[in-house]
Amino acid sequence: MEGCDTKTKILDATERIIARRGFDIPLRLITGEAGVNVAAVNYHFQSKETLFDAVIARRMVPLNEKRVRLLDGLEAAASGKPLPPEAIIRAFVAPAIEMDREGEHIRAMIGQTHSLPAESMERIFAEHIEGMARRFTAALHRSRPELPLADVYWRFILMVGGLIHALNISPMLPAVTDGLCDPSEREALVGRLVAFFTAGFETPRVKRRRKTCVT
Amino acid sequence: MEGCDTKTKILDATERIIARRGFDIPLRLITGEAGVNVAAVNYHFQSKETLFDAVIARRMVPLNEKRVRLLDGLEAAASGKPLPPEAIIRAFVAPAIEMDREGEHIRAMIGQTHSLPAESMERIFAEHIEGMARRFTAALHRSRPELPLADVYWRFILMVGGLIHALNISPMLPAVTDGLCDPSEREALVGRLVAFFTAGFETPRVKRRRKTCVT
DNA sequence: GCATCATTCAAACGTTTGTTTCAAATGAAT
DNA sequence: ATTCATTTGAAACAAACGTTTGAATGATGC
Repeated sequence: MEGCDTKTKILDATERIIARRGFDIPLRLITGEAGVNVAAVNYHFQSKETLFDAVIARRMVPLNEKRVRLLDGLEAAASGKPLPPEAIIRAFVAPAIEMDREGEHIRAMIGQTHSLPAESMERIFAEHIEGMARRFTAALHRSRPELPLADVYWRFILMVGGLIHALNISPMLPAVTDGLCDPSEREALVGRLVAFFTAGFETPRVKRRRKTCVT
Repeated sequence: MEGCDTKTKILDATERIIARRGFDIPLRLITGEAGVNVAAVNYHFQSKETLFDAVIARRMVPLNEKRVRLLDGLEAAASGKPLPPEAIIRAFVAPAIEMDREGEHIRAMIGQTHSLPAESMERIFAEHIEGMARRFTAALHRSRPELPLADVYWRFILMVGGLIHALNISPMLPAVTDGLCDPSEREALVGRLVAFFTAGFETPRVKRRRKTCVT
């Protein structure tokens, strides 16, 4: 039968373990936590790699669909006019932060995914990220046409990095911030990120410094 | 004899491979690239884990020393007065970008280090990052005393994330940006990051939104 | 020349890895 | 009840892993 729950038990366990240990984990740790036989992985998914692909796709596809859907909505409502950067940035940030209503491990797993080494990342980028990213960089470019495209790209990269790190750092937050920062206050967190990124994106093009040596 | 070059051959090869493949790599790949025997790793370093510690420390210690030294200099010159955020942020960002005059793999390795799973990261944070981070968050807090400490922490985290991602993405940059962004233009890159982060840090404290649902 | 030390190397060690095998269990259809 | 395809599970697989061993090598001081 399709949709048997051994499959989802494996997906759930994998996701949870990746969230806190990354992708360098033995299969037997996963099947142990899932309470299934080791062979079940190769039966339901063909290999460990395919399993990881499935784990990533299960969250990445709806996440980026939601981002693009929000951007579609904004652009439809604006009927041709460029959007305010803040709205674009919110459409990019909010879905990632508000992702996991049933626990924080989905966020951490997405964060781990973005931190994969280049070789694995290139496939994930092409399959899940590139299309969405081009939509957003295009919208951002339209919202500030005087900003050179290279700056738009760089600033988008900095946003992505900040977001990833915010997703990734959740488990360490109390230690790092003396308990002052609470990653479970999603709405406030979205506000913080959007404010920071928007200000960063709206800052004037950086002019050449005359003499910079900081040594 | 101390300082024999098998040791540094191993360190160099490890660094290079971590830069492009992350930390999930077999020892024999390292010793192969280094042109030394597998046993040399356990002879010169006690274990694979200790080798990784040494690789990380070799770059992380001087990096964070330089950051703190720059901050010391700024604070000494300001004689008690709070510093402008831009100067603090530049002292944090520039040493990381300008790190590797002999190739880009040092940057990428530092980026990979920051992307380690929580368990490994906690040790590295306590050993290499915490002290430096507290100096910088304190300076940032002094530079904008009206900003709640939680915001200072969050914004510092977003800077760290953006910087890491800028370090990490180097190999993929051409594909992502159609060749428009060149990570080897170090000085310009520092300027971009400092401008973005400074604007983000200087934005007013985020006020509560009345009704936020972005669905 | 000889003893002493650090270093290198090929080989082997015992585990752990992802994957496969095949028999047993399960469940729906006839 | 019997058939048949699907799913499970214990065991085994070869390959790869980090580490250890012990002999060979090379340099240094006497």
